Amino acid sequence: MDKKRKELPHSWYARDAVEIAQALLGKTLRYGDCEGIIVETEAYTTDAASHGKVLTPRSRIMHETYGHWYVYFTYGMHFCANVTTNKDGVGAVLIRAVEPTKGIERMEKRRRTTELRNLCSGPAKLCQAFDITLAENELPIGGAFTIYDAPELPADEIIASPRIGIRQDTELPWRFTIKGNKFTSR
DNA sequence: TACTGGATTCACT
DNA sequence: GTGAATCCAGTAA
Repeated sequence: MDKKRKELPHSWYARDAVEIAQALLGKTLRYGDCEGIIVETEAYTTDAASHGKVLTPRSRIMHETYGHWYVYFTYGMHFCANVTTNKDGVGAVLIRAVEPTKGIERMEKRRRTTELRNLCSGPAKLCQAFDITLAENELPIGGAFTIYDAPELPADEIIASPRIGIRQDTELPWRFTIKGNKFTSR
């Protein structure tokens, strides 16, 4: 275990979701014994696709916090993990895919596959692999469920693309991936 | 109270 | 490429 690595401070998440979504690429996600490098993110603010568009009990955390986990249940069977952002505003970044680095055996059991590329290459897949559930919703980022700092990636290593198939009435959220990485979704 | 649709995944064709 | 699985949050009435 590298004792020099540092958790991202709470204040780090106070910025805009789009900024955070890019900056999270290459950082290390840890939950319990499992770790992985974040390779794909998606920024949500007040756009049409975002839960943050309307203030509801569920989306309250997007409005009132930054540097917290926002975990929600969707499609009747899947969980998705977000970090809340924006000190003065609404924002969250969905962690869509990670490259597994530790706890791979556990992930393989939970995902029922040994195909490394298929363990965490999607928002619901990584929640299943890491065993992230609603129990983690609204927890502050840190401790056993945290993100470790890493050098910022150069801009030419990042691919930015608008989400596909979204309603076109308001600003688009943005998806960010690491160029050439094999562990992203799709 | 009832209904609708969804930030997905996977099996099947 | 297509559709089923599955159930909760949000909304309408």
